[in-house]
Amino acid sequence: MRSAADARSARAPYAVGSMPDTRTIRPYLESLVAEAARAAVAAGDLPDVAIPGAAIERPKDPANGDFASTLPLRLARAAMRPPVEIAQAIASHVPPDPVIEPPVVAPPGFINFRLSVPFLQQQVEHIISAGDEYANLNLGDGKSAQVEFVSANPTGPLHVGNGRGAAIGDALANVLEAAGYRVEREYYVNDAGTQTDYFAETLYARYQQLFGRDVPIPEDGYPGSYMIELAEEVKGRHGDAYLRPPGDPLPAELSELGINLMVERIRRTLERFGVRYDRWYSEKSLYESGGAYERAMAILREAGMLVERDGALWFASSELGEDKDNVVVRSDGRPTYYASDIAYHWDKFIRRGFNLVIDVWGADHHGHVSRLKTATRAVGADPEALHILLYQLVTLKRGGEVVRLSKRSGEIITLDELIDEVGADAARFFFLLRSPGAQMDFDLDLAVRQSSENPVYYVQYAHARLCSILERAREQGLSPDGGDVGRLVAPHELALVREMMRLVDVIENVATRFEPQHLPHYAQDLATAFHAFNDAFKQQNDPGLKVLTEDEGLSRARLRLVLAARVALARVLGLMGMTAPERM
RNA sequence: GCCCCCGUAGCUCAGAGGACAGAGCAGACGCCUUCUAAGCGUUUGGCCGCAGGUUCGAAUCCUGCCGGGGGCGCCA
Repeated sequence: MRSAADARSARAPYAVGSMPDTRTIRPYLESLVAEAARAAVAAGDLPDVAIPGAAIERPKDPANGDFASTLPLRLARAAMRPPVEIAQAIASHVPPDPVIEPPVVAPPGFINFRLSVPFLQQQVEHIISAGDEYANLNLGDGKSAQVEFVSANPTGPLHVGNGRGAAIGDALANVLEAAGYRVEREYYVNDAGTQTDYFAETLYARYQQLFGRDVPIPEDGYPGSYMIELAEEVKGRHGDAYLRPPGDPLPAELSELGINLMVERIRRTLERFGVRYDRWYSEKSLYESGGAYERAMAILREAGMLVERDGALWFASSELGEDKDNVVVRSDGRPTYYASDIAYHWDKFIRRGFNLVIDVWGADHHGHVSRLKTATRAVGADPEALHILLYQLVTLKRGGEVVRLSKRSGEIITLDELIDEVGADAARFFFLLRSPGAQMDFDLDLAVRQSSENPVYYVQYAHARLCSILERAREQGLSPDGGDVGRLVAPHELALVREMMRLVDVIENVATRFEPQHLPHYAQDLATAFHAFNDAFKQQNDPGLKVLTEDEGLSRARLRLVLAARVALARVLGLMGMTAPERM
């Protein structure tokens, strides 16, 4: 049935059926402006020029409204008219709309929009009804995404730097899920290769030492004391079952057992950190008969990209623009980790068909980025779908001094020790706070300080206070149910609504630019908006001006706002992988 | 030599080609008989490393330099 609604949809698709909401307000305004521009052209108020995207931005200064279009500035040259005139022409063709107040033209050529109070009030209901799914978007459109992160060699415990990768990777996975992707979290277990051999040899040496043999640990081995613990664990469980005559090579099963024990420790650490993987992918499994390694190498061989030189097999990557070729099979016949990675990414893209793959790596691996992208292309995948997110080093500080080694063990500080000392929530927050590309100092003293200096508590405290208001209302027999959001008109109330709406922008930004640092910054802004709202009543020194007032209707309305704020704050805490405490 | 990241307030750092460059902390001054003061308000503080370029418009993009960090293996 063709109707007026269809005619309207041609003008503003988001107006069909219902009002726009927090998620759709931006595209709604875009179409509003674009249509007004076309109307201005039709009316002869503007020269007939191509109308690019309406470019809806958020002004930095709230005095300029909630949204602004810079379209007039962009049209100025083609239209050969001053931007302000263009802005006026377009603004005059924006029809009255319940969602916004009449647009305001500001020099040098902005069209500023302020959301109407009824629209803002309605977002409180929108957020409450969306609940845990508030600010979910459909950017991913059901496409699959894989986030592979940490993937530290299982030859030792996770250290603090791995924690940064864990916080970044997990938050990114959470946000991609919120943005409408089907997300898999994966840990790539390097259970094959040279380092694994050194690890096994060290374990065997430690194991033999427990039986009184005077065996040195290998030169390239792992001197850490955890290797002794691991050997003790093996001895405790299996006695001398892995002992061989002196001088004999170590039993192959010991290597596998040791790796498994180490992976199990890593898994427990990450679980403490709040990270759960969908899959632990074994590097060794790439080399099964007919597996990814054979398949990927066959593709390269058929393409003539494998050449033999100096007894080794090389991937002719220089023909694809790399500065040099790279070895994939050593002269002793063992594949390099580069070969593993080629096979692994063939598996990600071709066999498993992920639409988007994100590898989170420490910055010390950056030299490998270009090579891997080239190889990915060579095995038939789209390198544009591969995003390698590099994060820089973490320096621990205590009292302004750099902390290099653990007091407890005299070794590298582990992620477990960090969690023991500051807790998983604080660690995750601080890891996310800095952009991945920036080297960061992690201040151990600050992270545990329960004061205004510590942003972790600031944000969680806001959530606890929201809960405590709702709890107090419950005690008074007051429920948010039936509250009329139309009663919310005070500046601090509407400012809080505006801040809650911004979560949509944050999720879109993080999901498209892979910049998780926006989450903790936004969390702080939202907490500030709530604290300002909450304390505004105190400032006015009027006992009637509280969330819970003598006016029951107003109290209920404010309780709905509090409920919505709790939803939004819990959501952003959840995206960061943090808990949302109900009291502190 | 080549490659990557960083350089923004005293400190730690945000900043999506747009309006007067922001936050937290530190400094100064205020606010608790009140739903958590782990809070709020006011305020001081800037050659956005330097020099060019692109653009109507640059902290943001490009080029070159300077400074800090990291990488450049038949290790991962």
